[in-house]
Amino acid sequence: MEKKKLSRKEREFLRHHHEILEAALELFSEKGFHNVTMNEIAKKSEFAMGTLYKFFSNKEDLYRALILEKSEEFRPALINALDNGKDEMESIKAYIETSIRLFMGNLKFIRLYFAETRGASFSIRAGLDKEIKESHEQILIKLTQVFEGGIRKGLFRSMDPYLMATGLEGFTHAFLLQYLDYGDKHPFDAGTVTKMFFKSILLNTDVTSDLGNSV
Amino acid sequence: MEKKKLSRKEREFLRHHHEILEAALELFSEKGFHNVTMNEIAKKSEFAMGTLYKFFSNKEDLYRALILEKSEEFRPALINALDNGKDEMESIKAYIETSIRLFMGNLKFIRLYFAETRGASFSIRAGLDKEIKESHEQILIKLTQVFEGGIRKGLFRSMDPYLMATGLEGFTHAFLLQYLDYGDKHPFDAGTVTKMFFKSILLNTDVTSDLGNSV
Amino acid sequence: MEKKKLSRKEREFLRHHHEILEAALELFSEKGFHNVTMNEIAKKSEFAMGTLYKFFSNKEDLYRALILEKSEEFRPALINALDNGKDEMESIKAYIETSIRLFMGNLKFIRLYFAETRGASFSIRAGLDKEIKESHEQILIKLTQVFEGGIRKGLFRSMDPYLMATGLEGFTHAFLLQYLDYGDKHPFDAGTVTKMFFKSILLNTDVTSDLGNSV
Amino acid sequence: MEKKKLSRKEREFLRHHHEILEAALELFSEKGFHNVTMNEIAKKSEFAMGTLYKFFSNKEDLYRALILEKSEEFRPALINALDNGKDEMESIKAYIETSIRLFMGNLKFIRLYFAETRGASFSIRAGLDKEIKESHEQILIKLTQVFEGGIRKGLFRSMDPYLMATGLEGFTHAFLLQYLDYGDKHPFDAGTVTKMFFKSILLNTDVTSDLGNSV
DNA sequence: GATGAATGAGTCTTCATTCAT
DNA sequence: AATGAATGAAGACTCATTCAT
Repeated sequence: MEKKKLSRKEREFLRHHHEILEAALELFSEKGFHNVTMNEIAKKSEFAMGTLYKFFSNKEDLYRALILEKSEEFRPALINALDNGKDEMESIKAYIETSIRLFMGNLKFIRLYFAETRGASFSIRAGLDKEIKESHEQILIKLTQVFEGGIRKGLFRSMDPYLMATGLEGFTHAFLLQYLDYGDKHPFDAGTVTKMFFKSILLNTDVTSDLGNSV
Repeated sequence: MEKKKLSRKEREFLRHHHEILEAALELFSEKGFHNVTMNEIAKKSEFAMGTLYKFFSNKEDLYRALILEKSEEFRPALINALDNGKDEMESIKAYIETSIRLFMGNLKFIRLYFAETRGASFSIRAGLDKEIKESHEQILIKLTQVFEGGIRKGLFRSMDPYLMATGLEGFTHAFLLQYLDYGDKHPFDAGTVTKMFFKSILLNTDVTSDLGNSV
Repeated sequence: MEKKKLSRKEREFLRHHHEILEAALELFSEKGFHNVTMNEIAKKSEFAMGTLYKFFSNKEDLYRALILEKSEEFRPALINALDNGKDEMESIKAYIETSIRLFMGNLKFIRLYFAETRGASFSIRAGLDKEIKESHEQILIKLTQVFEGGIRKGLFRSMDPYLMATGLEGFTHAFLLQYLDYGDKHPFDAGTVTKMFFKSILLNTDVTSDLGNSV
Repeated sequence: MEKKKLSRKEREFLRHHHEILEAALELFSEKGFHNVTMNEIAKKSEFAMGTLYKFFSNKEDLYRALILEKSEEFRPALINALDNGKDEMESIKAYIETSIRLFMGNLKFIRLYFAETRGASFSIRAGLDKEIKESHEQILIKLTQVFEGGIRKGLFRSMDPYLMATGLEGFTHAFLLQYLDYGDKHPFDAGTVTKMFFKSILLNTDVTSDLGNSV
């Protein structure tokens, strides 16, 4: 709001900034941080190499900006989903729906995001990813709180809510990753995830009890 | 079998081969493929750089060998677990147990393994990871078959068994990754994973039905 | 002379020209030619980079103009001092006084000037400094002529007058350079330089003769 | 002493180290720090660029090593000359002789040395030259002490001995620099410098007294 | 097989200079 | 004249790989 106040210069700046990130995303998502050169980004974004450095102080900074820009776009949407459900179950359903919708709309970004938020990010100099991980951690904490609430209300089985949050994330991301590899060969939607996560996979209660009541 | 036939030379070769991979694992798991130099590996393994090239034709090859060596160690154990359960439920329980046991005993390796088997591996030149992914894929297929069997027998709820396999993997790995970051802050064991995956997280059946019976 | 004929535009031009050189001097004297960017000069002079190129065709040219502008300011004053003494001794005394006065009033410039006039100027592309050196050489020749005259008149001891001129310059500049580093810790004035240069440093004539009469 | 104990490897290392510095000296003395590329040094020294970095951690370091190596070679010789004169006059004569001999034998180096020890060294990042300046300062202090001794003994006219030292240096260096430009056009030797510095340039004592007795 | 000094192609990054506005 | 965003050539530095010993 007040977007109208941007001068032509400012609008151009933002457009160029965005174009560079867009080109970089394409390349990074395909080849990873270390297998992309600044030259390639320059070529793809149709700017001169020097221009990239007007926008980002170095390659690392460009990469970080790329990840953070999208992350910061995701976070409010996910937090919002968790905040506005009429109960914990609804919140989590909304969260899953939002997750899937966001990621499906940002397929190129998803591999990078998962790499950065889930362990396996050696992309860059140690410590760079902290910022990104922390951004993700905030979401995970919120999700944990919702599980906690659900447990207190007797809605969910009593287990470590952080594990539940972590598990749900791993679960959802696994589905999305297989989508990247196989497309619609194994179709799923938020409902699929929700059911598989929340409802018993087992049909026979006897076996269920066999898993132990000592929970 | 036939181990006795190895000559001293051959035994030395194998020992050196292993020592190099061990040093490399330490470094790669800590800093990632691109942030480790052959020189560092030489130093850590206490061999000369040239020697590394006697064992591995290049850095990529060394890395691949490292991942595959461990993967090949995991695969039979996991396949075996899936093969020998007295029913599908038991097979999967054994699989989870084995997974956790294997990874807990190879913590340094786990980040690399997940990075390579789960999408986010740009570690190296495109295509290198295929071999590794395929190795993992075999396990996933076996796991899918077990789920399939369970569904046929009416043991498990009817869903896409590949998704079930993928989901279980994502689930398990999520737990292991959080262990890497937080250690025993959120303790879990095979039982925790199994219960959380198989038993309903919901306590109230009414809500459960709300998730839809149209499964 | 004829300054009144300058139009407003011309006066502005000269003022801007001067402002740029002033900013450049500040920066060059502090960091040297290669460690100053055109951007910095633009910022400091509060002109746009493009504007600098309206005044000077390139960085080198700007630098040369800077050195020459001041040099050209120095030369007439020094030549004048040498021309107007009632005898050679007075001329040289006046020259030293003028040197010290000029440099003391242009401390920022002095390092650059010495660097350019005394050998050690690799500031820029080979050959650029010729112009500057030649300007300085004119002064040195004049000084040499004065020494020559003094020798002919039997005023000064008979030695190579060019060496005398060179030596006096080195002498004077050494004092000024130490002033740059230590300020008034070792105070001196034109009288100090003159006495140290012209009067015998030795008190004992016997030792003096020991230095050889075969001069 | 014990030079024989150097292994072939060590001898090769030292030879290569020296060859690189030799090539670098040639280039730096001709074009200055900023106008020489590592590539040029590599070419001239007949090593690959990477090899230079085995010996010196960066361009700056190579340059510093070059200056310091020679400086450290000069210092003991100069200090020694000052230490072993039978009186102050002899010490200084020896110092001048040694200076001239050293520099005449290291003509390529001399411009760099003067640039670094006398003010005008913007060669490199600020502060790098401190080390070099300090090395030179030690000599200057020693020289100052000799002048001081000479003054106390009534050998020299009473003036600030640091200025005398500084002046003598400026004087000597001026002669050497003109030699670089003009060669033997204005021949001089240690005797010339000594006489010009110590003996009165003036022949007429009346004029001498005119310079002021208030010294 | 073992060694590690030497190699040089490949990258990031800087900065003088241009030019459309 | 003034502007400053864009340009891209140039240069420092790294590191996988080789090869003479």
